Amino acid sequence: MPVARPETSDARVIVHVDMDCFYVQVEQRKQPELRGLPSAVVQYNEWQGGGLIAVSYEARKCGVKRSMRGDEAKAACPQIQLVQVPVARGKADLNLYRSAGSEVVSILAKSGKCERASIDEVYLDLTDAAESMLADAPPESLELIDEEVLKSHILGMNREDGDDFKESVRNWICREDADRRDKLLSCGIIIVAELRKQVLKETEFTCSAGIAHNKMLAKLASGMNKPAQQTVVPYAAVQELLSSLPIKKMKQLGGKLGTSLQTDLGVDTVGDLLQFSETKLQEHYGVNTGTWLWNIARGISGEEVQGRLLPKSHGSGKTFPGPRALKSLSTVQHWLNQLSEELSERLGSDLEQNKRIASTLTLHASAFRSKDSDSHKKFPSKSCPMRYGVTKIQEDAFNLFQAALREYMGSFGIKPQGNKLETWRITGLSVSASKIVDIPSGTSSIMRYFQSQPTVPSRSADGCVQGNVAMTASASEGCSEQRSTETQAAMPEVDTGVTYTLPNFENQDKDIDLVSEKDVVSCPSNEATDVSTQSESNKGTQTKRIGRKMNNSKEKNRGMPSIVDIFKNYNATPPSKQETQEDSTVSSASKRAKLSSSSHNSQVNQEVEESRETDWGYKTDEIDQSVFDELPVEIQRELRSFLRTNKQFNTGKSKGDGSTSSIAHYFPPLNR
DNA sequence: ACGGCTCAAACC
DNA sequence: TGGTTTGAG
Repeated sequence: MPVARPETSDARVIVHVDMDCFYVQVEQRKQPELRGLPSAVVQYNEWQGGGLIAVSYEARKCGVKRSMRGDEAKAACPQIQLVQVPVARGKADLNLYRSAGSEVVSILAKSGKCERASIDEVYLDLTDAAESMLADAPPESLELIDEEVLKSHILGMNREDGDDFKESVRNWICREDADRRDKLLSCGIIIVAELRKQVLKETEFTCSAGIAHNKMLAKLASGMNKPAQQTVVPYAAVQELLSSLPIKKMKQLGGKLGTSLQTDLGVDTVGDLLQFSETKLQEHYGVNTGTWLWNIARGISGEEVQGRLLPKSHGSGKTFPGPRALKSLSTVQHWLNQLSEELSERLGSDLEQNKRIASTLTLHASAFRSKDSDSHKKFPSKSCPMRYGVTKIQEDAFNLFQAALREYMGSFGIKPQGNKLETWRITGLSVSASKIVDIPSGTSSIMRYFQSQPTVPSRSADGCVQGNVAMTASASEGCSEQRSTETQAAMPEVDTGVTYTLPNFENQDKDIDLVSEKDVVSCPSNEATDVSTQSESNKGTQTKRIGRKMNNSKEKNRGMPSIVDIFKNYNATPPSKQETQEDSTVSSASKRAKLSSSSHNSQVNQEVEESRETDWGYKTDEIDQSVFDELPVEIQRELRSFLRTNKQFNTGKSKGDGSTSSIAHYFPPLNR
């Protein structure tokens, strides 16, 4: 739960931008014939017409609702146009929508601190811009006010008799006797109207926006008048707005906590919360949540807009409901391969576009066992250090799965023998990559090293699982004594043509050795290597091998910094700069923010504080030798020189300054 | 054991 | 920490 700021006077200008039925709009842009028609986006139309994930406003008027099935939608609204989500590798592919969302973000991010809250939602902190406008060209000085501004909804606004709506809005915005906070909001209104027009012009997407003094209120407001409108919450309107607002409408209270408030405390509206003392709420829900509740009842929320334009993790998953549940290890492996492919591809794009690498791979699965009481026990998640390259991700994911499966079965008291009819089913699989850090600029060979790991499998190896599933140092730890027969027995193969071979644990050491050598080594020393060519020939690469032999699986990485740890540390710069590429000047507002709020990046900040800001960089000799040894010598050299010089430009994120374009020259795009 | 697929964050 | 849980769109 976000820690609320005790401050009562919050003069920030916070905006929540929400795209209108976003997926539909994306499809309508692609297929303009659909514009204005009742339409919806569905995924997987095999079963009952597929599930709706976005519904146009025309279709909503016909009574079509999200979370209807395609067939129901057709019944409710026969003229409805159903568009399918693209499918790749047998699963829904959301990349189209993701990149459309990025288009929007990159426009909005120019206006102030920007947080990408979801694929189609953004928070903005426009305090600085609003203050500037108020100083330079306050609304009351403007003779012409844009039409879009005049269409704004202002909560609690007194509509004077005789005036039409737009006149009232104009008067409110331009009135000179307004509170300073209202004047800031007025500036926000004008700026946001302009931003929304710009988004429409450059992306063809409409959006709605809420403008208020904090995120909570802005979010509430953005949903009040849709589509393509904006709503403002002046300070004076807060109490009335909240007093009658159903408690479950509040963000974070839509789930169990909200239900508990209703049933345990008899709280139905946010206003009802006002009766309870802070300590009372803390008794029920703990100190943090209690204080948070006490504050939001009063419209107080100190949550900062995070300066973050990019996601902190990437995931690829699929569910296998009911009869489709996976019954064999080989089908699990098949799907993990598909999911890993997608993940790898997205990691490749992230590396290419944002120069970031992920450092942790996590596998999630859900399982059940039919005909048993304890049937739905949690299937454990497992993670391991991230290695780049499709096949490595596939191997690691599969090994993680097997480790988790063993643990899962163990918790039931497994029967190593047969039991073929006691069937386990896998109903969901997902792989995700997290702990993503920036790669510092000026380390081109490091970049190339990661890019040299193919993100998609070469044609020849595509689809089929090749011979032996090699154990890897990263994912096989912790299940080293696993017997293959156990796994085999628990997940008998039944239903696919895909063949696989179980990991050969006997020769584990050899396998690791082979894999790690082949994998670690392949970094071309010449500069003009085409990435695609390189990927194809990856296997046969005649690279000289460098690096430590990892022929002992017990030799763990624990305690030794890895290459990504170095980047992580590099990224943990003193909090003088926001995480976006924005070149924002440090404003009085952000100074204020720093003083009064405890940052969410506490761990990062702590590290920084402990190691002192002036001394945050690694010294070369502080890095474990084995870290270097893992890498091709060329990278070792570059890394060394990077570490030597980075203190001179330790302002944090690699700054643009023209080096960006030369970087782009160094890194040709991957082929898909 | 159908809403599928993502994400973030708190918690322990 | 990693893993779990919750909540959101």
